[in-house]
Amino acid sequence: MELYAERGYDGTTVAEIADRAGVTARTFFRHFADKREVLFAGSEQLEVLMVKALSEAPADATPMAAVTAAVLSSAEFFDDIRRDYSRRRAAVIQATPELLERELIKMASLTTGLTKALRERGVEQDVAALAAETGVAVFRVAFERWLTEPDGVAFADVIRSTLKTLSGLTA
Amino acid sequence: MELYAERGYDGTTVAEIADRAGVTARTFFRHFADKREVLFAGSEQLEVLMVKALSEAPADATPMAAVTAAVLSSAEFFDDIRRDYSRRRAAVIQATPELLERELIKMASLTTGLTKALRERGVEQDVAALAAETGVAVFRVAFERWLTEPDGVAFADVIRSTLKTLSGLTA
DNA sequence: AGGAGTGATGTCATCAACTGACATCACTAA
DNA sequence: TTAGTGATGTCAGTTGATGACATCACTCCT
Repeated sequence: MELYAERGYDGTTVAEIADRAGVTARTFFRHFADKREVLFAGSEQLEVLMVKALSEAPADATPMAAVTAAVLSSAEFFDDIRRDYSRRRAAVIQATPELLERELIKMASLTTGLTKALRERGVEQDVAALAAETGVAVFRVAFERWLTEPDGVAFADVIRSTLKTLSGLTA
Repeated sequence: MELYAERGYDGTTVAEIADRAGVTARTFFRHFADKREVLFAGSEQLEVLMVKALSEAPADATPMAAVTAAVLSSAEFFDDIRRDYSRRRAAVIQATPELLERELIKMASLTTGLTKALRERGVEQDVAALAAETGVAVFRVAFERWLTEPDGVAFADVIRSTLKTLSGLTA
């Protein structure tokens, strides 16, 4: 990420990244599927965490309530230290279409994961898909806003505020 | 798309595509930014159409009503003939992560476009972003369902049905 | 008619992302 | 000690992508 921030994604070669890490380019590709993936290590963990939270929501919770639990659980992942890193990472990603694409597919994977977990709770396909999409939308909007907030503001609070905005929308 | 369907995206070289089209690879890259883009020509037109519909919605329409108008306007784009093509295209895209990424960024671009158009109507940022995300989610879910419907079912009807599902969700 | 643009294409050279095959080396378990 | 295992290096090759330059058709102006 240092290199991407310094010289830009396009201006950085895999050989340079590998050098900085003290390995060869071939080894880089053994750890990361491609040049983009290096910025997304750990994103599976977030998905696992959120899917787990959704599955463990009370059986009688509505689809949106279960999704809400999942989104709120993501707050465990992001504290003030993470946020600094997240901010720099977000800047790099926003500046590079190819990285933005990768970020989007991670979010899509999250959506799929949440949808499946909802279906396993007996929720009908279209409802599950929409609830999941809505949940991920809330996550994204909240996350983006959280990055602009001053230190000390908890991610969970931003999520709750965003959820309130959402319910105002469709009311 | 023929080649992607026959041999898969990875199994197809740009040289082969160019050959089939009777040009050189260099010329291919003058028409399309990269190997993926060839499947997404025309997606800007859809965005232009939907953004226009949103901007032209009555000034006193709520954000969601304006977004609804935009989503419904997309139905002009897709008739029964288009659907056949869309189905084959969707199959290729679903089978190829790299193409899926590109599809997602097109949807993101659409979201951004709708968000901006909402902001120009005086809608506040977070509300605009959520309404746009929701609208695109509806579009996606409806589109996917439409592809599975028998001939003769109008896309607009599927959209309306999906919108109904959505309003039931947050109720 | 006869240039002078202009735009689309071809040709060539080059870079950089990836991948497969094989060798090496450290470390572990029998 | 030895066989096995996993991580890494080396090397060669394919393919996506881009810049520089030449060519050719077509339009516009005189």
